[in-house]
Amino acid sequence: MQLATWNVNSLKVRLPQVLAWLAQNPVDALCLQELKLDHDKFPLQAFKEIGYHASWAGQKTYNGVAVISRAQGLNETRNIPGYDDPQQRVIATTLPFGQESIRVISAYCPNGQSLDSDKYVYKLDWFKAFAQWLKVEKQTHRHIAVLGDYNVAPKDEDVHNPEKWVGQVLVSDPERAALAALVDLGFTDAFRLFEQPPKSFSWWDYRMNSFKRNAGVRIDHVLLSESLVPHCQSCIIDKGPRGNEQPSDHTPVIATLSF
DNA sequence: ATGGCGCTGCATCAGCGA
Repeated sequence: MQLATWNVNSLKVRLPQVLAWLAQNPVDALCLQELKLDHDKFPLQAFKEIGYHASWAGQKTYNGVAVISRAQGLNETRNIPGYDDPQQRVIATTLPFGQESIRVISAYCPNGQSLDSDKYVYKLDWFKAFAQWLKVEKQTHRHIAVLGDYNVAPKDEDVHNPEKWVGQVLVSDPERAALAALVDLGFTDAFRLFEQPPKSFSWWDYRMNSFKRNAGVRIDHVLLSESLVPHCQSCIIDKGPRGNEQPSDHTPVIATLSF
């Protein structure tokens, strides 16, 4: 089974690229973030035509998440239950995993803007609520994969130029602690299960030729419950789509699991 | 130190992203 995540920065603009990518990479589930689409504008038909189902949570202009899947999902959950938030940042669905099932969650964690911003306070608060909910999810689901844009680079090795990022969002100690708190619930960063090329990133700024210079950060992650770790065969970043014409600023991360 | 790029919308610029 293959699971992938991709922040597409507008599904309306990126739909042809997503469809083309799925044709080349027929993964079992693709988690999308930043749809930037009103819920009713989701292009379900386009995915149906290529043999996929979808669960999504959309809103006008900002945010929005989806799980595109080969199988029909069950027990869909939108956003963090009990956490009152108009921003659509979470969609969860349960998919078949061999004879068992797997809870697949697509998450778009807040950016935070800057360390002195209200949005930074919201980011840390959101992570706390997300962790509380994941703790509950872990009690009801054995296999859980949480894929998405976490907007946190876990370590300095995940940042092209750590010195320049000091004091900025994505790398601050409280953000890294918030991500670590999720991991400590019993998850593993699938990417780091394997030897990886140095300077592996999943996001590059549109400006300053960042992609050409590989001046990126690794903020898109696949977290696997410990039950899934022995099943994980690989986890790779597909840099291809970042080189497309009119690309998203993020590129897909793909994990392969065996039953 | 600033802006740079791209997307959105009661738009012709501002808010936001990371």
